[in-house]
Amino acid sequence: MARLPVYLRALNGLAERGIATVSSEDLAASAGVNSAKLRKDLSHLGSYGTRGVGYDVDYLIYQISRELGLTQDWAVAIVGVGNLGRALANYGGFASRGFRIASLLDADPEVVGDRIAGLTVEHIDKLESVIRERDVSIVVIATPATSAQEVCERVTRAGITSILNFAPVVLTVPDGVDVRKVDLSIELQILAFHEQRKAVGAAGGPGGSAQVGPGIGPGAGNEWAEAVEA
Amino acid sequence: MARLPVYLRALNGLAERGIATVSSEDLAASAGVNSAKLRKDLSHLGSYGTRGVGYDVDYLIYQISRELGLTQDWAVAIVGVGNLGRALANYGGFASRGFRIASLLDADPEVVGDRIAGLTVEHIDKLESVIRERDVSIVVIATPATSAQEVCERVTRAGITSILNFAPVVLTVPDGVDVRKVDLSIELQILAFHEQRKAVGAAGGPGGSAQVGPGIGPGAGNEWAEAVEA
DNA sequence: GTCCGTTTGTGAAGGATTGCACAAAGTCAC
DNA sequence: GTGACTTTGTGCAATCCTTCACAAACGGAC
Repeated sequence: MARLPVYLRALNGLAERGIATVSSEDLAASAGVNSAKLRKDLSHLGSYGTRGVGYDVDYLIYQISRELGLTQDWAVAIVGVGNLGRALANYGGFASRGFRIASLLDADPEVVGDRIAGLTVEHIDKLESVIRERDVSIVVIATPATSAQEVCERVTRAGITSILNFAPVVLTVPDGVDVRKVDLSIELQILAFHEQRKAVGAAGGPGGSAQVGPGIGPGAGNEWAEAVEA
Repeated sequence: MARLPVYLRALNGLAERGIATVSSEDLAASAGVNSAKLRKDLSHLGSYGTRGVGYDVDYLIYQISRELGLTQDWAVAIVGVGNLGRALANYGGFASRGFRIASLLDADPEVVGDRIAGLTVEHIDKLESVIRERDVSIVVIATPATSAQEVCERVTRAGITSILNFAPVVLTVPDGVDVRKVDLSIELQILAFHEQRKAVGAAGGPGGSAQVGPGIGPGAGNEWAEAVEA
């Protein structure tokens, strides 16, 4: 389920505040979902709750982490050390979830050799050897659009089957390779869409400033979160 | 519809290559969706296609842009000029879609006064006056988690009803305020989940390296894209 | 041990989304 | 103008997801 990471963050927040057990109702509120949905999601992992009491926070964190594969160490390589690559390299939330940045790579000789987040930027020529020798299993592409497909082909040939793509292109990959894309402008576009709706609704509509249109989402708090430390 | 921005990007790609008309089949392939779904989505905006021919690329771009409210100019303020704030400020894809960055704000005196992407970083004290005087309608929060809620409250009091949140917290907002959150680590967690599944599948499962589990998504290309220029 | 309040886990209903399949509508060649 | 071919727009069935509602299970008080 794509909601497990959201639950995991909510749980981590509770754990930091020293809360030992939590009911589905409270956890659902923290995560911004319906409590029945949360219970059904969690029941797919097994029966880790205690009726009459709730869920043990630490135990549930462990179980979800295990389900998501976060109990093991994942070596990640970031290709493209522009502004975004730097932001990702400095992001503290990766290491705490088992993601270890094994390498930063770039094609620009101006950037190669820079030290960022404790790592020295390496030349893209070393891409294949880095993947092989450091057991990299996930590659983050933060290059310009023009280079993304080429990088993609090189890493898939090197055996990578998981790619996180920030470049504004649709990557073509062989079967069995999993690509996820992150777009920063699409979120803004969706906000603009709602903002426009509020405007026309206020002008002639029936209700005034409604939250969001039906079918779009349950309103504020229905989407992922977590970010790069500024 | 949350898929319109995806179609829009696919269309822009076609327009750049000089393609004047496109069939639902081809456009659906570019966007990574089913062609019937695409036609149904587009039919909700009106009948802009020509049977036997397809859709006029430029006209469809205009219609979708209008529907999304991208034909007007949106003034955006970015609060928090760390690595991510900088990456967003330098992102070229905003301006081309009608998003104009009206201000960069930060609390750190070290950063205030820096020139980034043609703008001078302003002090957070000016938040309210900037919103008022420059007609800002969307605020991007790229601050550390600890400051996000405070910034959120200030901007909502200043009349903002659309917030894009990159900080790793769930923001509490009044009714009528629309918040979207972007998480960079959740995408990695989902990749790790699939990667782990492939591993256990190869060990004892029936199929080998299946694309993704059922119910998660149709595979590569099912999620947003577009990014910060590296 | 028994009773009572609380909370989980899940069957069932309801609603939304998806994809097939096809009629209606258009272009193009001649 | 006519016929063949292409493509849109949409009714319909199937599927997925969500939410309600409630029985089973647990802890705690006495």
